[in-house]
Order: sequence, then C-alpha cells, then structure tokens
Amino acid sequence: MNVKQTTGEILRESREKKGLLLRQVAALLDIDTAILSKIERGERKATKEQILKLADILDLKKDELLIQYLSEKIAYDLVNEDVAGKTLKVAEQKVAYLKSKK
Amino acid sequence: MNVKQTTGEILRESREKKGLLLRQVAALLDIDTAILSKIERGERKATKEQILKLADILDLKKDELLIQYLSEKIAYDLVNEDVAGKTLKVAEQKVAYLKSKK
DNA sequence: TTGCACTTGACACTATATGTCAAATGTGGT
DNA sequence: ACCACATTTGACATATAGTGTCAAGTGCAA
Repeated sequence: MNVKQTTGEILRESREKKGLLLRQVAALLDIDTAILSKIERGERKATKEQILKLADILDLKKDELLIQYLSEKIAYDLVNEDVAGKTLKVAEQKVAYLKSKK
Repeated sequence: MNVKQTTGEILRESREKKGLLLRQVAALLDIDTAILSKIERGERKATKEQILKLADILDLKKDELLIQYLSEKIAYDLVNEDVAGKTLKVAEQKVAYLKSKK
C-alpha cells in the first residue's frame, strides 16, 4: 500500500494516465472543475462518495483508494499528537471489539 | 489500555469516585451541566481541551485519557467500514512517514 | 412533598465542509 | 506575439456538524 503518496497525487496521476481533463472528470462527479483541482492538489478533501466514483472513473481498486483516503485523514489528524502510535493501536482493538459486538 | 469502556463511562466513574457533582465539574470546565451529562452518557463528544481539563480535575493520566478519547473517535468512524483494519495499519505507516518528514 | 442531581429536548450560535463563479495564470501550437 | 484551452486562485454562498444555553421533566431520598 502506498504510504508516501497523497490521495490527490494518486488521483492526478491516474487521470493524466488516462488522458482525461479535469473538466471531464469533474462533470462525471457533478462538481465544478475548481473543486477537483483543489482535491488533486490536497487543498480540499473529497467526500467518500466522490472517492468511490473516482475509483470507477479512473479504474482504480475501490478498496485501495478508500484505504488511502481514510488513512490519510486519520494520519493527518494524528500527526501532531505524540500519542499517535498508541492511539492507533488502541483504535484497532476498539474496532475489533465494536465489530464483535455488532 | 481500556478497550471495552467508553470515555464517558471512565469520566463518570472517576467523577463519582471523587464524590463530585456534575454541577461542580461542569463549572470548572465552564460549560453547562447538561453538556457534561451528555458527554458522560456518550450523547456528545468532549473537545480535546475539555478532556485535558478533565484529566486534571479527576486525577487521570492525561496521555491515557487522550488516547482513549482519540481512539474512540477513530474507532467509531471506522467501525462500519470493512477496510477498517487495513486502514489503521496504513494510517500507522503514514503517521510514521509524516512525522519523519517534519 | 420538597429539594437536589441529573436528563431531555428545543433552540441558538459558530465553525467547518462543500460548492459556485469569474478572473488570473500557465501552456502549447501557429 | 497571439490564441485557445486547461488549470488555478480567491471571493463568496450554502449546508452540515459541532458546541453551547436554557427551561422543563424525571427520579430519588429525606
């Protein structure tokens, strides 16, 4: 899994590889070109729905792109906490516990 | 670290153990009693600042309470994703990478 | 039945997220 | 240099989520 690349970078690379324009992809997402530009450069966050649509449009694996997107948000929120590492360990345990309860 | 207890439960237990009233603790936090009641029952989220003040007031270790609080938010957001486990693994790597860049 | 702690729900205010639009900037071709 | 078109930028609008107050309601113990 890609750790050193941002979600925006992945999206831009994939779009250019397919020869698509911002305008074209933005139209499929039903948003203004400006937003997609900002998403690719990391100035704005995409929504989860946009990420899933983008995986379709750009022929990326939905799960992998989603993991990139979700983990980036989490990492960004935690990077300035010095308890970040332990927090993620505990979060794993809590997720496992909550899933088992469902 | 405590995985099966919510932050709210920890806060309520600790407050009651010290014999403090909602009213008293809420006053120290400078919020209405209603909010603290909701925080303890999990109906609302505390802010990070409130968590740190509460650790002081209730003689809890700041780091541990913060980890509880942060991991609970993350776990709650991810529990309905079936990529939750992998997401947290990648998030750990991303945090490590981002911290090394800083 | 009164008093006190706590809970509940309606509401208000603020901050953040998400979007549009138009003008500015960059880029490749002629 | 100029043009056409892709992208970027910033001002602004709207929607949603977060944080709070207040007052009335609930429960319990003296």
